[in-house]
Amino acid sequence: MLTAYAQNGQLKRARELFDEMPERTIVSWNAMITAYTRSKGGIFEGFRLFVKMPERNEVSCAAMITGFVNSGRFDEAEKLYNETPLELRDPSCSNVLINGYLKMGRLDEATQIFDRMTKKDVVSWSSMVDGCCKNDRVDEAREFFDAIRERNEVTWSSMINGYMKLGRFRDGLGLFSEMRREDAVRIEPILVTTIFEACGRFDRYTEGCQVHGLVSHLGFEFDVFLGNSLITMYSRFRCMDVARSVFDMMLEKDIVSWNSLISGYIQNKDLEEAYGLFEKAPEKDVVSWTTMITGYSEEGLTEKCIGLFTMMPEKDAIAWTALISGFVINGQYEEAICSFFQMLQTAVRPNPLTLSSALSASAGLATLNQGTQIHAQVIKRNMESDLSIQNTLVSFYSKCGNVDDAYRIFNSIMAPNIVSFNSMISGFAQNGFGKEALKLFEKSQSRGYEPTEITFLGVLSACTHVGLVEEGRNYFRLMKSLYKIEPGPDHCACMVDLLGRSGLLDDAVTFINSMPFVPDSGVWGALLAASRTRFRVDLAMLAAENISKLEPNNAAPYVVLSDMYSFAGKKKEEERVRTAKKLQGIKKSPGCSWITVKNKVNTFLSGDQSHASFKGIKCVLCLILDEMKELHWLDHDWLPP
DNA sequence: CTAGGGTTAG
Repeated sequence: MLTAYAQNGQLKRARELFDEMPERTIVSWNAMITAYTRSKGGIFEGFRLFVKMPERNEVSCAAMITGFVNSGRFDEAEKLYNETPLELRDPSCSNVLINGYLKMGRLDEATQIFDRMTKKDVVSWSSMVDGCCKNDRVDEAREFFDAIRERNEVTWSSMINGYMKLGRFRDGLGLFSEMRREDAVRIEPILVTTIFEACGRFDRYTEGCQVHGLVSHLGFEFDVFLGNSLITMYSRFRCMDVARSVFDMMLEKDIVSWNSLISGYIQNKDLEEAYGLFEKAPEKDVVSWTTMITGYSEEGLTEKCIGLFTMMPEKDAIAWTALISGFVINGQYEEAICSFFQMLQTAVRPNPLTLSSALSASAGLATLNQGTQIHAQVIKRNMESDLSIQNTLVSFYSKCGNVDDAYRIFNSIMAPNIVSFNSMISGFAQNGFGKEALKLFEKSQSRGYEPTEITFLGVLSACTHVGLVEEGRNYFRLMKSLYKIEPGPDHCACMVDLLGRSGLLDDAVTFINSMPFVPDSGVWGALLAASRTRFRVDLAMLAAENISKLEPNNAAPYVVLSDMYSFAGKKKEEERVRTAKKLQGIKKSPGCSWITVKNKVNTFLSGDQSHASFKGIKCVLCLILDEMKELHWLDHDWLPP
C-alpha cells in the first residue's frame, strides 16, 4: 500500500498510512525511503528516515545511496557508502555508485569503486562493460568482457551494442554468433533490433539479410519491435518490396509499423504509396502526420503541407518545425516566419531546430530586426549553447551584413564543427572579406577539420570577391586531388563567376567546355552576368541560348540581351528579342531591393527615382562606378539601366 | 524495498 500510494503521486497518503502502522518492519521503512528519495525535494526526508530507523539492511543502504546518486549528490553517496558496515555492503550498493559515475563519464571513480569491491557480481562487470562502451572506450570494455566468468544477456548485449553503434560489424557480429553457441543465454529479439538498426545506418545490406535469415528460424520473426526494425532497415536499403512483405507478414502491427513503412516510402520518394498507406492506417498519430508533411515539403509541395497541417488534430513542436523548415527549404521565408510567430502564440514550446529554422528564414529575408528578436528568444530559452543554433546565427548575422556579430558568435562557440567554419568562411566571403575567409579555411585545415562541398563554395566565392583568380584555380584543383571532393555544378558556377568577374571571359568559356558534366543554368547564369558587365554580346548570346533551353520561363536572357542591343544601337535585334520574349509569354517582375536603416525600410525598384534621397544615392553610386573603372573592374561606360 | 543492457516512426 505504501508503495502503491507513492507510485501514484500520493506521497502524503503513504506517509499518513506509515505513521498509523501499529508495527513496522525494515521493508516498511525501506519503502518510505524509496518513496521520498524518488520524489522531488524529498531526499533529506528520506535520509532522516534512514537515520531514524531502528535497524537497517543492505536494501536500505542501496536505496539511500541510489537516492543520493540520482540527485547528483555523489559526495553524500560516497560518504554513506564508506560508512556502510562491510557485512551490509551488498554489491548493489557499489553497483549504484559505479553506474552513477559511469553515467557522468567519471570512469576513474567508477573503476576505483569496482577495484575495491570484494564480491563483484555479474551486474558489476556488465556495468563496467556498458559504461566503457558509452564513454567511447570499447576496447577497454572488451577487456572487462573477456575477464568475466559469468555472462548473462545484459553482458552480451552491452558489448555487442557497443560494437554495433560504432559500425564494428566484424567484432559485433562475431560476438553475436559466439553468443548463439552459449546454451545458458537466450537471444532476445530486442538485441537483434539494434543489429538491424546498425545494418541500416551503416548500409550493410549483406549482414542485415544474413541476420534476418537467421532470426526467422528462431521463431520470433513476428515480434512487433523486430518487424518494425526490419521495415526501417529495408527502407534504408531502398528495398521497399521487402519492407512491404515484412509488413504484410506481421501478425501483429502497431502504429509504429504503419509509420515506419510510410516513412520508408517517403525516403524512397514514393509519395503516392505513402499517402495511400496514410489514408488506410487504422489510426494516425502526430508522427504519421508529420512524416507526410516532411515528405511533401521535400518535394516542394508546400500547399499540401499546409493542408495536412491544418487538418492535423494535435500539433507538437516537431510538427510545427516540420512545417516551418519545409517553408525554409522551399524559399518561402515569409511563410516560415509567419508560422513561427503563430506557433509562439500556442502553448507548444519551440525546440532548437525550430529556432534554427526561424533564424534561417530571417537570414533568407535578411531581416535583421526580426532575426535579432529570434536571437532574443534563443537566449530567453537557454539555447545559446546549441551548436546548430550558433551556426545558424553566424549565417544569419553574416547575411545581414553584420560580420562583426557573426564573428563574435563564431568565436564564442566552445566546440565548433566544420559547419561552423563553413558558415563563417561563407560569411566572410559574402561580405567581401576574402582574405579572412581564406585564412579561416587554412585554420580549419591546420586544426584537422574535414572540409565539405560547402566549405569549397565558401572558399571559391571568397576568391571571387577579392579577385584572387590563381588562388581560386588552385583551390578548385586541390578540392579534387587533395580532398577527394568532386566539384559539382555550384562549384563550377563559382569558377565561371570568378573568371568572369576578373574579366577572363574566354577562360571562363574554356572552363565550361572542359566541365565533366552538362553545365546547368547556374553556370550559364554566371557567364551571362559577366558578359553583361564586360559587354560581350557574343558570349551573352551563347549563355542566353543555353539558359533558355534549360529554363524556358527564365526572363534573364531576354532582359540582358535586349538591354545590350539597345545600348549598342542595334534596334532590330533589340526588337527581335523583345518580340521573342512576348511570344514566350514571359513577364519579368521588376527587380526590387530594400534595406532597413534606422527602423525604416527603404525600397528600390529598377528604374524608380522616387526615393527621397535619390540624388545623393545616385551621386555615391557614380563615385563607386568611377572607382570600379579605375580598378579595371569595368571596361567601358555601359551599365545596365 | 535497492543495482545493469536493449525500445522501431516524425
